[in-house]
Amino acid sequence: MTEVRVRFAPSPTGYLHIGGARTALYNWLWARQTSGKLILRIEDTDRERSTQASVQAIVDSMTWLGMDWDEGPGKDAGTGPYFQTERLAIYQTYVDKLIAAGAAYRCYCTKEDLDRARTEHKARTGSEQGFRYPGTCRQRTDAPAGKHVIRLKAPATGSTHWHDLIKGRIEIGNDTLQDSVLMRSDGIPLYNLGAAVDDISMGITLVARGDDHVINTPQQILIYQALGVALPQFAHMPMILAPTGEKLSKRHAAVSVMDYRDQGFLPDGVLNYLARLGWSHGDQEIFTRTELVEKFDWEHCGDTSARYDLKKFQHVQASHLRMLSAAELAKQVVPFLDKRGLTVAADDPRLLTAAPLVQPRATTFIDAADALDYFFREPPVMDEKAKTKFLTADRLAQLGVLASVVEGVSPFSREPLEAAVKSWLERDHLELKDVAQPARVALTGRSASPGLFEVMEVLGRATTLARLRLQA
RNA sequence: GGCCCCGUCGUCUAGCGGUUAGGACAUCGGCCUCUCACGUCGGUAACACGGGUUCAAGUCCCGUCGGGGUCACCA
Repeated sequence: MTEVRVRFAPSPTGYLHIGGARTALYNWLWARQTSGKLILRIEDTDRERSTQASVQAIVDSMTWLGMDWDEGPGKDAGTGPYFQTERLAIYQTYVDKLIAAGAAYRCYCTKEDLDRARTEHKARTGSEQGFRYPGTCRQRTDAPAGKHVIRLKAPATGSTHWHDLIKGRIEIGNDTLQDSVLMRSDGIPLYNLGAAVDDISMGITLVARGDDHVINTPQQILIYQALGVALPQFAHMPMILAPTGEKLSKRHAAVSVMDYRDQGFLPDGVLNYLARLGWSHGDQEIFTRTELVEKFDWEHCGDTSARYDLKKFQHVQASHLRMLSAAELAKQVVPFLDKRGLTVAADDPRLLTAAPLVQPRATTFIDAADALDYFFREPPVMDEKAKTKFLTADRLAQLGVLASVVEGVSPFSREPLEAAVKSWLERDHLELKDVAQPARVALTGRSASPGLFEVMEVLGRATTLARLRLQA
């Protein structure tokens, strides 16, 4: 069996968004499951729009998500370079082969020639749509010096088909093809040439990409055939749509991978959500990274486009947050605490004790940091509404009593604290719910928090007493 | 408009000729309870429509409608 070689080939024209991340993910999962190779290739032939910052954003996003590549920027394994603009000589040799094979030709038509033909087409049909290059240079056999592009000599009859791993058999009539430009006059390849040549020269065995590329596949197959090389497998995955059903774009909130990092999402949560958006494994919803690698398959990739749903995303994310150990959560939440001006060590015992408390109450690290805030801020930020509602004059005296009740409890931990408070309540014919809210507000500054005794335990005796007495 | 892809609860999906059409998110209600969560129990909710094929169709075929993609010296 030959080694699986898949690739992720983004164009560096912006940040990595979740659609691209999913394409990368499926390729990465397949490479890891099969012990194959993932090649990261930067398709930067659009010099107008490609930027170094975008390359960095892609690399950073992939790295943050933990999707490592075996060959690509920073990892040359002999099939590089991995930036298309550094592979120009390679494209030229392939173009020569294509011309020699009669599958491509030089076209000397100018921009003006084409504009004229396009205008005529529009006048005749009433639309710019459906315009096709008239084939002016198709038959010329000379090769004069001068500005020219390279065009594909597309067959006019027959059809091109392939078996798509996701969509099944796809057949497209060659009469719908046109002699599209393969290489610009400046020697820079266009998408179809660059992709096909690189996939060939990099030994790609499976091309998995978004299904907006279905229409490009026949032209690439034609190139493979003209060159006499074996076809790779193809898998075209449906696109991710906005909640409204339209194409997901930068206009939609939070589609950049880096945004999720900044919002305190877990890479594994992002991967899980993205994996399930278009792929399934029976009824299972939550997958660890390892499970994803083990269970992913092309067979269960759906062929319907999926809508992005933040609510579900958050649920998956929260599930992963809860899977973290206290030490892991502590370590990862520290930078987010720092952003709030709270300097806490990852191994601070209070943090370690508090972590499991906030875990079921948070979706992201930002949430967790917020839920942890009052444990480390002195005095805690007081919610005025909560204060007005619960710290009423008739309740304040109870706070003082509560303070004296817990003062001597030892050890100062949840069970003994609860026992002491419960026996006091029983003695004075009070109910916990009568004193809990005022105490909670005094201790945390908020009307919602983890259990009172857990909070006291984390705060410790001195802080607990101080905060209760400050209000009493 | 041509070509290509697609159509199961609001959303993500299971289903691969015979199911009370299952799960998850969301939503609604109950339980738990010191608040908020978590958890848990239960409810509402789907096979786009019309023809076929078949003893039997969400599953196969055709059409209609609907959605998306694509028609560049972008990728």
